[in-house]
Amino acid sequence: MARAAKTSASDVPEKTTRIQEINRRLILDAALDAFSTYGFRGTTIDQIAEKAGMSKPNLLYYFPRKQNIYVTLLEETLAEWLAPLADIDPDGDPIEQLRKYITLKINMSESHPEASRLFANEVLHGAPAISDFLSAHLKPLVDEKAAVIRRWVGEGKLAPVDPYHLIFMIWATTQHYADFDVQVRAIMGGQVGRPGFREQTAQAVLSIILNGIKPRG
Amino acid sequence: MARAAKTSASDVPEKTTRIQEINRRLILDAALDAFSTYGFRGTTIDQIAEKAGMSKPNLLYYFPRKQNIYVTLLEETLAEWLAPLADIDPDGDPIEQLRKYITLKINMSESHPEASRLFANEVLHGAPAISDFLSAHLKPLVDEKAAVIRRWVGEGKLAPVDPYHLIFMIWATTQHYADFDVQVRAIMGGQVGRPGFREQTAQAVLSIILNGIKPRG
DNA sequence: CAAAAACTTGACTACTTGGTCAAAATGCAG
DNA sequence: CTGCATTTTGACCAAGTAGTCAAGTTTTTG
Repeated sequence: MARAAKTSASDVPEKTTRIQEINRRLILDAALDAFSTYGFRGTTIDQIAEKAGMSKPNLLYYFPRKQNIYVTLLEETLAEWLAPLADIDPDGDPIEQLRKYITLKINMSESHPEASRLFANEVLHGAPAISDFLSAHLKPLVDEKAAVIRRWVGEGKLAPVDPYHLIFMIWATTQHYADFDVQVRAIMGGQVGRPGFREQTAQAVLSIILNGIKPRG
Repeated sequence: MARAAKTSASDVPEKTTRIQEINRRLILDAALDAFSTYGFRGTTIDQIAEKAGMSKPNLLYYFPRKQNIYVTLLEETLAEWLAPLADIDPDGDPIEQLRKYITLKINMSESHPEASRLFANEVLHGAPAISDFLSAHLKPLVDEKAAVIRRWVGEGKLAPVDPYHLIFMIWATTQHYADFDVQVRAIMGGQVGRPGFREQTAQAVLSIILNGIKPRG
């Protein structure tokens, strides 16, 4: 039953039964689909319940409030979403580390576009549900990695570049392919689905950004 | 100004009175604010009416459907939004043209963030109201400019780069500052509002992208 | 200035939707 | 198998919201 943190909803009660585990998963999967497509307001509980294959009251038995599902999803998603940034190795080769990071992000954008859209939608609307998280977790992590990049610049391993704007650029560019998928498809047509498209994208993005930050003679 | 496409709702009847002009403007301004913040579903007609300083039935006298306001707004916004792309001069200096384009987009992102968010939200949710427009107007324009960029590459004036991905990167990066404003603020704090922030942003973005696509010896 | 046209609104309807509740069905420990 | 705990749901309610309507007010026009 809902452990009712005041803002959060990620409640892992003392005991979690087998049925609970299964149904929570069903609900969250269905909800991710719906929320990422229609947004919070645009999604109805009935919709989620139907997709999850259960009645609305039953769904509400697991998540007493619509908001609970939403917040749980966001929290569950965010950790995974940020992991690649945390994995940047301060002692690695700068260009190699950033290449790895960008590649990972592009792959995630293709394999979990719903997660990207869920997050984009939330931030676009002012991040009402996760602004605390942004200050508490995202900022420190970004500050830490920005410091690493700044050091790399200082050591002459990268061209002089503002680390924050570099990180924003990487986020913006990679997530664009998930968040603006419809637009990308409208413009590039059938190419998008084709095998190799992701590689082509990665190649283009890496080429511009990495060349843009390579130390210049 | 929207010239009454058939699917569209922007109906400019033969005669437009002074009062009509004023009130339509009031409504559209109020609606842009609301829609860009809360999305289509999250915005109520009452909200818009209140912001516009009139009763709901009165608002509905000018726009019989909520959807009409929304579509009119999108159409009105899109032309303006795309203008800078159309202005890229095929005969100009490539780097100079792209510098101008990027700078313009960053300025727009700061001066009209609501427009950017309105559009982002629409596309994020699958562009139900404007997918026709994307195919009919956006694609041809992008194709045209992509051809120009491809020619520049062929002439050795730019490093080999996929023109479509370059355009996407410019869009993604510049609009990021409007669409993800909350996140940018959560990370960069007070700097964001400060005078000179836009210049700093422009400088960082231009530096990476332009260096990334300069022809390499 | 009088009539017509344009504009404005209070009150209302029909419908959607988040959430409740009490009772039934099912699962499970002893 | 029995009885308690967990799970499930049909029926319902209250709030919110898009859109209507008929009756009033203001503006325009001849």
